[in-house]
Amino acid sequence: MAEQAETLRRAPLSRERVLHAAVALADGTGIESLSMRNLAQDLGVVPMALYKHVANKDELLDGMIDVVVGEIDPPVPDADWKHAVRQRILSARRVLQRHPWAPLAIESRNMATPAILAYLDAMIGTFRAGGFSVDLAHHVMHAMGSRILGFSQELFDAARQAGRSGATTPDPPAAMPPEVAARFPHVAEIAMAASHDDASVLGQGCDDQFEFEFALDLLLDGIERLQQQGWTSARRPR
Amino acid sequence: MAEQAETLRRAPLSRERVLHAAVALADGTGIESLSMRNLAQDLGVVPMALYKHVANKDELLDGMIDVVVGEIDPPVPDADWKHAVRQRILSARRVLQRHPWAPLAIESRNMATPAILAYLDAMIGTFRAGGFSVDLAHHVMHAMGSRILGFSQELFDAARQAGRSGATTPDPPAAMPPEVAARFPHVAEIAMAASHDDASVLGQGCDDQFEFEFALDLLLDGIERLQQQGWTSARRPR
DNA sequence: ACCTGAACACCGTTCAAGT
DNA sequence: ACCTGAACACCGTTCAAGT
Repeated sequence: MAEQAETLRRAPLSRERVLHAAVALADGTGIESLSMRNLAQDLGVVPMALYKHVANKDELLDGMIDVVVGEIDPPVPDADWKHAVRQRILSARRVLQRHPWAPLAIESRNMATPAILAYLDAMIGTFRAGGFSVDLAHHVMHAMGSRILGFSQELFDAARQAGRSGATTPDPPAAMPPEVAARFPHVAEIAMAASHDDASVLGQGCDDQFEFEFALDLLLDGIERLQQQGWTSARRPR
Repeated sequence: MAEQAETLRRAPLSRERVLHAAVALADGTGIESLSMRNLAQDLGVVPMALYKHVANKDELLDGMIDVVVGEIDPPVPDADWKHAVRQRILSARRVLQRHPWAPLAIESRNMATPAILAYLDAMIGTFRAGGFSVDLAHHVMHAMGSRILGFSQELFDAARQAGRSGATTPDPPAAMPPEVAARFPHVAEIAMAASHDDASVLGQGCDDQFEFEFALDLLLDGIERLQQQGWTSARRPR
């Protein structure tokens, strides 16, 4: 591996190499430890050398986002819009599980990169091909929101923070102390039921994949119903 | 106002004052310009003085989050769970519009503060009182995710970044250049339709409140249907 | 012309010196 | 015992000096 490091150091720096090293660094030790200085050190290069391939740190983040989005499977050709959308979103989710820092990075950048625009464009295209009006497709895209890129949208997402400590597995769940359970009885009731199933507690006892698909199907079923009813927006003119 | 600043400086420092000054600073100039040093300066105090009321910056953020969550209206007493949930979430949304930095702060902290736990507990209680099983209430809470706190969950949320530049109104939208429209025809089609309605472009031409309620009602209607059907989880035992 | 070390203007937080 | 200035270990980025 010293040899590999040597090879990496020897290879000429390029935007491509910078971006992939940055993604690897964020995957490995968390986004909060991604600094221009750390990245340069990983690449065996002086910090200022990065600035020839990347204008600044924001542009680095944009590039990293495009690398991640580029890993999402292409759309499956399918006559059934629902299946096509479902498959692509589940693929996006698998990609995000490899890059748990990506959702927060995407949200904090708040600018559509070319790769994200291409992804959204294809998704809208799938709805339109499935017979959706421009109007309905528009609102449906808003309603799915970040879930369309595979975001879990959980308030507290253990996976997202996994990279924080550099650990691959999240901390073993701290059992809910009795006085907390007394103050929040409904939360405790759910945590208890979940831990009964899985010998764990809230957030840990939940099957992330089940929860994601439950929410996704709830949305897709609702959307299908609107489309079949020939929904049109009843926006008040102004 | 020099007088007011003087009064503020004279008042003894307290955790309460520190937190409210931090919220005001984040509201005014954006969360990225909230530093311990800037906050101390606003309070007319030396930076180290803050550390007697707040252990560190993470705890400051937790406290700020609790201030914001505390501004959400209490649950309306209502026999109809759907109306009660809807009203409380719309109240949460109004609060977040006053504090556009809060969603990102909450997501980046990834720890339930007492105020958030109390909010979630009350929400679960509303579902349970409406006849939901523990099981269904659990999955429904996951499916709503961060929307339950009024998050728009939009991929690109103009409001969230509004505090960035300190401007109250977002930048006037840059019109989509023709070559971008050609590369992303479906996005362009939607942007065109939206701008036809509102003389604006994608993201700007959308009625945020309409999109939020559209998504919320899509979820609530789907949830109501599950509850009426007596849905139970078909989780495979292991 | 290109590259890069030093410097600048920041951070959060520690710590020891001052009262 | 409390308070706080200086210091430490970081940032992203500028800029001028070196090749």
